[in-house]
Amino acid sequence: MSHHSDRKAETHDRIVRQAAREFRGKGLQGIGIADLMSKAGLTHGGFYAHFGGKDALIEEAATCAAEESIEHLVAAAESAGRRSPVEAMLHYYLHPAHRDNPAEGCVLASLAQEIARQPDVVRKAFTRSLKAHGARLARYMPGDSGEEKLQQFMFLISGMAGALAIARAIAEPTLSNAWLASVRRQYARAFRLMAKKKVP
Amino acid sequence: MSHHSDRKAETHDRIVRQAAREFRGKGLQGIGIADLMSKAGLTHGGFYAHFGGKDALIEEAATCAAEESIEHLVAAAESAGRRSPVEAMLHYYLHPAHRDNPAEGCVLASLAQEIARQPDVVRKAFTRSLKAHGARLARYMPGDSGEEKLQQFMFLISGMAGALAIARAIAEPTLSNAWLASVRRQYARAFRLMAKKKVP
DNA sequence: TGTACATCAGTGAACGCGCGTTCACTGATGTAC
DNA sequence: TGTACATCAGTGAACGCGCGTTCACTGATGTAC
Repeated sequence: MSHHSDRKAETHDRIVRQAAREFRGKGLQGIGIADLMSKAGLTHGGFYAHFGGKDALIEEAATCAAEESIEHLVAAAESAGRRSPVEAMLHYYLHPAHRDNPAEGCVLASLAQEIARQPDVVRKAFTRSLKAHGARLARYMPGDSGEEKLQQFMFLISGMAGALAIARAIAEPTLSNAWLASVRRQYARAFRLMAKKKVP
Repeated sequence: MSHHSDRKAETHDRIVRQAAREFRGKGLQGIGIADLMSKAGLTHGGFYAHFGGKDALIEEAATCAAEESIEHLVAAAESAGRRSPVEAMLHYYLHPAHRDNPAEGCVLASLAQEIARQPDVVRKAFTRSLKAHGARLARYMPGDSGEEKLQQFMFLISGMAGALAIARAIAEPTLSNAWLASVRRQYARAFRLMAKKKVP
């Protein structure tokens, strides 16, 4: 019994992690159950022993993808060195390498718009992740209160996710790079100014 | 001949405008040719007399949607009154009414992530629109040079589009509203500070 | 002005493919005696 | 320790539906004489 369910739990996890990658890379509708299972080294038939349906997988995969996304940002903030955590996050996030590797990148930049059209279970799971991880990342933000830090986080992540999504849609590499660099520069400037000035 | 092609051009336009709405509301893969044509008062068979395929329609619809999106922002900036144009745009864009009506809202907030995964023709068309409309909107931005204004525009539109997409994905109305309000507030603050301070 | 004909925008049945889902099964793993 | 049996994760054929696409057609609009 115990070995049976251990194996199953491992497989379940492997499918979810693979899905978290593929969905970010190709979109929720861009990859099917059969392809996904085969990427996880399985056949499609076994899928329904693990999940109620594609929606249930999306729900778990979105949560998993959110966790991975946040880890990268935390890692960037923690290894900021001389830079401020915010500048380190900007450097990691608004980088061509992140733009060119959506499968391992931030879920907000690749799936937020599709998640907005998903059933409530999915949006609820997304909301839970966002709250949990938002609180965790807000710690690295400037600001006098927790509320202030949280607002700064929303401000920063919105712009970074938007800029990355737009940079991915732009067909000209030069403009795409310039977009990332410009937004990064303006955010750095804005945060520098806001740090000096008290909140009105 | 002339009447024939006038009628056809009108129909063509009606399909494109309807598609621009439906795609923004339901996603590029969220609505099919048959439903789209029926929403335009036609049957699906006639579709291929107007477009080479769904991709070709997406290309035209994306361009059309971008134009509509920009018109709203220009209108907001033009009727700013006592407020600055930037504050007027923030007010229009990061508003629950905009969040709740994606079909008539900004294409960046509803489709950028899907467009990023489309064939090159679509991404090229998107890029052209973005450049044209970006230059037009940059005029309302603060800054000493055209380049500076353009950078401010990228900064602003990225964050507004990202925030709106995230607010749409959030399942809790209270948090969703708070997200919009916070980002709007931080942007207003950032632009106020940047206007006072010279560029380093 | 009126009639016969040509054009062509739009129709609707049909096709084929992909994808989510179901289900009877298999064979490896673990248990009972 | 060894043999017979039970469990169950994973298999793969099959189903049905939706959707993009094709095509022979129709009937309204415009042209020729």
